[in-house]
Amino acid sequence: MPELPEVETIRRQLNERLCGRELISVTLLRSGREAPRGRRFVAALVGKTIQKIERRAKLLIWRFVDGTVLVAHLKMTGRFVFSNKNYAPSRHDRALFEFTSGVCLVWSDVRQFGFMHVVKAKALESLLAAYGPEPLSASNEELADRLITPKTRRVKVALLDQTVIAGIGNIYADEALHRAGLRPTRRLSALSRADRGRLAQALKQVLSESLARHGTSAKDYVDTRGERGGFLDFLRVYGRAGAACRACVTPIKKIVVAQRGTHFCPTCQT
DNA sequence: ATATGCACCTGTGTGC
DNA sequence: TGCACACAGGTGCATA
Repeated sequence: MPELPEVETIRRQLNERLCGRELISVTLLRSGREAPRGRRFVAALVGKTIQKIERRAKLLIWRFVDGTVLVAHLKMTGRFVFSNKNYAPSRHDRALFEFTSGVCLVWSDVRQFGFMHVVKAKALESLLAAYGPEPLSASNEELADRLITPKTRRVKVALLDQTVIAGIGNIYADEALHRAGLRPTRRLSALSRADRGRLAQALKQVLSESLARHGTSAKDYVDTRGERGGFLDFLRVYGRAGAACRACVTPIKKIVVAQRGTHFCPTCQT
């Protein structure tokens, strides 16, 4: 579910509450396809102290003081929500993490696509190696230059490819393309230098505006306090099929690109 | 090398 | 009301 602004919101909140806290216990509740494997997972973590939580693309990287690294991906429906010691687990919870000072964190995941893995330095390195630049750190030029090849690729497909630029998902791909005035089906070869520049700029803007509002809750997403993100009301195309474009009143159209629902304004985007 | 399509899961909303 | 089907913030792999 979460894309860069949502994952970054969660990272900040985890970091704030978990830094310097020792993990006292881990309770595994449900085993999905990539569930942490039982006792080894628990033994690798219990008694360790959190140093910091980082984010790369949509991955959350938990670094412990002793060098242990835990990597998490929430995929479509994963959540990290703080609770208290009396919390009664519910159906879709996958693990409970109890820290010092009574801080408890619930990992839940309705569709069970997500994962949490303890990884060695080498494995982490290769996991991170393929990702493209972070859009909020990279320059416009660097981002624009990623959107040149392969020439026949549709621009939306390129935006969703994490090796091209990291952290963009279905919502922000559509939103950035609307802001840049580009149809999602345009081939990269049909983008001018100016088009790519506008798109890079649009990406940075939409991601940072959403981050400032703690992300978008289109459906399930909540932050670690269980609160929804506030950016939904500011979306211009995503989830607005049939509604009037906020810029020109043309009804927003929905098509399928790369098996993903894709929203655009037939007038503003060419 | 790139594109397509499906698979992984569960829940919800729509239309007949 | 019931049922079948499409669709959902993501990605990885098998096949074309």
